Amino acid sequence: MTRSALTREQVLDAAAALVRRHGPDALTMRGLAAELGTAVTSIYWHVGNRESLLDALVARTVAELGAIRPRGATPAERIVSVAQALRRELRARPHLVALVHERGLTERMFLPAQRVLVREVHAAGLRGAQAAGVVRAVQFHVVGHVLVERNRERAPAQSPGERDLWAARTAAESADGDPALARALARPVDTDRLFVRSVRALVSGLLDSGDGAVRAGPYSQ
Amino acid sequence: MTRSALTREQVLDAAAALVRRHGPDALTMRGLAAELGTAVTSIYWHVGNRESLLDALVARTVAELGAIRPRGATPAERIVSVAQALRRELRARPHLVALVHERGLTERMFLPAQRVLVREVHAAGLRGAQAAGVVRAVQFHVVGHVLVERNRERAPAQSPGERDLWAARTAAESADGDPALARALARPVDTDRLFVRSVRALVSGLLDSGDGAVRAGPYSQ
DNA sequence: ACCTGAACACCGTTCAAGT
DNA sequence: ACCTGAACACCGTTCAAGT
Repeated sequence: MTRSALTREQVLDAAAALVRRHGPDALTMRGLAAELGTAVTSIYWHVGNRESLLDALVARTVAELGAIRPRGATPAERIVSVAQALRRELRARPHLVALVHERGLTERMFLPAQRVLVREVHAAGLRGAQAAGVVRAVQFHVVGHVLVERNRERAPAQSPGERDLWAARTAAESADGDPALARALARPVDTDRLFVRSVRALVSGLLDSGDGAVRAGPYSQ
Repeated sequence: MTRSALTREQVLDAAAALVRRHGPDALTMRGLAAELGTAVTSIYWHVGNRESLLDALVARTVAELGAIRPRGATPAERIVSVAQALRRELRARPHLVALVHERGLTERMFLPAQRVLVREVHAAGLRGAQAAGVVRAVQFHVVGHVLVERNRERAPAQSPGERDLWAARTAAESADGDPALARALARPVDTDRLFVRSVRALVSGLLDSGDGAVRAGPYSQ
């Protein structure tokens, strides 16, 4: 199947396919060479080394995160819809996004969405540094949520996990005399619902007062 | 310096010291053996293999995350203070916490704080499933924020980064005719301030309406 | 300009053998 | 019960040599 000269694109394609299917650990230079039917050293000629190969894959993934269109009637709704769209995109490429995370470029990947958010925050009547603060708060919240979700999905069976902890006999005390709460915390998290709820609460809190409605106490910086 | 029989604790201590100083990658079985003045294979007898060694270190770290005392006058303030304390603890052990993250146990580490939060949410007048939702939203937000921060700290010089993007000549258009916003987004993020602000906004949004004040539009699940 | 095999310096892990 | 050296099967990378 080695019809002509090997190209950099072919190397990247094969590497991306390997990562997509079996994760980054499955990407070994020797395995990749075998897949391509060439000597290991040919790959080095085309992509330098393993690190820059991964760099290239990450760059591709960041570029793929494309246009995001807001939906909804009010600015708040539209901001929430942007957050949801971004979460969906990130979750559609688990392994490659994990690579992006590892290299600390998740934030970079979010940059195009910032522009969209700016427009909506303006529409909500905020401007300047205050508007920038809202954009960043939303950005951190969405990226953070996605990171937490990945974290949970990767987590093995946890002992004791929330389930055991809140279902235990001592749960009544822990739950501060609120069995319904203990039951709720013993159930697995519905991350879809939680995401929508918390984004709505955050956006609402940010747009209502600009600075958050909790009074600054003696411990506020 | 090899005075008596090697113990499991000694192995764990040496491994933890290595990770603390130079990160998890610096922890090789051969290097650890050299540090301890024993044969590589002795380590295997005591801790099984590298994976379970890391498991043990992670378990230690999770256990170390100790008691968190809320401070402040109102429940909202006290919830914010818990969030700040947790963030501080996590950021004090970057390498070990990174290991905890990699193994997907960040959430597990947060469990003790859940109990504290429950009490405060109760004090704020919420109960049952609604209170549980607030606890989880705060938890996700804090953990997410810390993950994003780690992500940013690991990130190399980004090109184009926020700086370049928003300081560019085209920023006027991107910023939707708001140069003050463009300047604000070109500045580096003050994560301390951002954290306090967003936690306050989130808590305020959650406690005010329980469900977030943004009206459910046609796209809400 | 592109590809190659051989070699180097690492890994984690296993095993049979010691005391 | 605890420790050992030798060996195995992997790595990523370099280098001198080919065409």
